[in-house]
Amino acid sequence: MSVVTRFAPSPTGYLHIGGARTALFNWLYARKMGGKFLLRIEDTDRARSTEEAIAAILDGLDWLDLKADGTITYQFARAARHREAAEKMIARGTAFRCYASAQEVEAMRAEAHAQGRALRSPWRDGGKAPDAPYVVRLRAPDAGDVLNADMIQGDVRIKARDIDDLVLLRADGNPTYMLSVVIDDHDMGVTHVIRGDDHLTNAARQIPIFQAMGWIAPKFAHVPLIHGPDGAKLSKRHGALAVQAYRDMGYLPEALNSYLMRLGWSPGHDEILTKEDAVSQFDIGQIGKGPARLDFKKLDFVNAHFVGMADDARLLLLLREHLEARDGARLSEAAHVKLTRAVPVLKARAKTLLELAEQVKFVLAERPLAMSDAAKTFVTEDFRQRLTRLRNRLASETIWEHSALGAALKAFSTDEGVGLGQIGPGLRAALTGGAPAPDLGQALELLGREEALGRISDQV
RNA sequence: GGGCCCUUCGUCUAUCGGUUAGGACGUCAGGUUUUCAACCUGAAAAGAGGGGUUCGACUCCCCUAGGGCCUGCCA
Repeated sequence: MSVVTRFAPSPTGYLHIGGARTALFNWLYARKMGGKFLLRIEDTDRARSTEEAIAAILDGLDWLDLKADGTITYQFARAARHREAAEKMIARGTAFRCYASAQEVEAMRAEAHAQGRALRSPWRDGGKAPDAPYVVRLRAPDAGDVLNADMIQGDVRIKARDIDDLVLLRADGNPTYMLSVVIDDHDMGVTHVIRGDDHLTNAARQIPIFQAMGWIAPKFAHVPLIHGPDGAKLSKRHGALAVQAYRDMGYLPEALNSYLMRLGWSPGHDEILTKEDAVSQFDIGQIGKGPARLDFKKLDFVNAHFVGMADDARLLLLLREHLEARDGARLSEAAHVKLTRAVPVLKARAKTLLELAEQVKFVLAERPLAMSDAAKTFVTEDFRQRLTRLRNRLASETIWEHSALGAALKAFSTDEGVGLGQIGPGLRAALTGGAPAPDLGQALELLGREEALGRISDQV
């Protein structure tokens, strides 16, 4: 039997980071098993579902390169099928029409609550149908228990008496979530339901629906949720929720994927994995049972790794897009040329695209550069003297070609017996105007010989 | 109220009855780079608490505490 997984977000908000991880695990498992990964938009809540949310979810998945197989299923469009299934259950005697009024239901619920048991409708065994509105309810199993052999959480048994006669079809004839999910998962051929931990107890409600239809329930895997750095459930106050927010913070999609998959899952020893690495090593059973906290420091570390590995042309494009969006203006040809030269040199030292944009400032800055006040504090008389000597050495063809600063600095310090460490920060300030900058050697390289000497001369 | 789930360094985790409880991020200290980052080395840092079972428990069972989910004609 071929594996089919699915990601089924409801389009009431954006694709948030927890959803992204769930989608990732579904994707990984499908790829690992040589199966399919499907996407279903659960838009049955007409009031809260929006087109923008759907677009945002698709955009997020696209950015993370979690491509779904087949076509997207929109749940609302399948309502007729869901109604038909409910009728079938009534015919099978596994569901029934419940004519209890809202007040009656409320009273029954209160009583069940007080007795610590699940709600059971008095209509579950039939009765003379009044001419009144009704809902269709599942006739919950009478005895025994429902077992969910969860691939992550282990065996979860819930006694039948704790499962209520849940509503399948509302009074207006529309299907509920519980019904829709089951019918859709079955019809889509889903074999493995990998979803958030918040649905764990729902599995015990859905399994009886599969049984009521005479179907075999899929396997379930309930992934623990992601918590904020403070351990509390992720919410707006933690800031970054939508995956797009991570893109805006300068994280690379492959880095976010890598970080997210290692959050709550460990294949043993590898700390940084590409999606392809992960596919071969993935094992749902290895996913931890407890919720994991978001750790931006580690995300930064992982991202730095991927930025360093990233293709120059791609980084350049991303950087350019970022700068143009930030400044609201097209980058000049000259600036583009400078960036082309800077990216390969600077990418090794940037944790995020935002940092890269920061570090590239001095490369793009208008010339001549102004010295910041902080930088000026380095320009002492002693410093000037040293700079003068340094400039003279740098002017020497041989030393310059040999690389960088290293040789020149060495000669300088040997002669003078003075550590360059003392003028390092000042020199950097002189070269870059005090802007966040790369190291000395790289600054010289990026500036080019003429300008570098010029910059130094300015301070002497 | 009822049901269910979770709990190893600050954080992510390894361990599937016998280990000096390992790794990674972060932190701190050295080293290297005569700058910064990176990198290298080292250090501090953990089994929520209490009972069992066992020759032996982080690992199995029970209780407690803490956290969470469900209990909707939301998804």
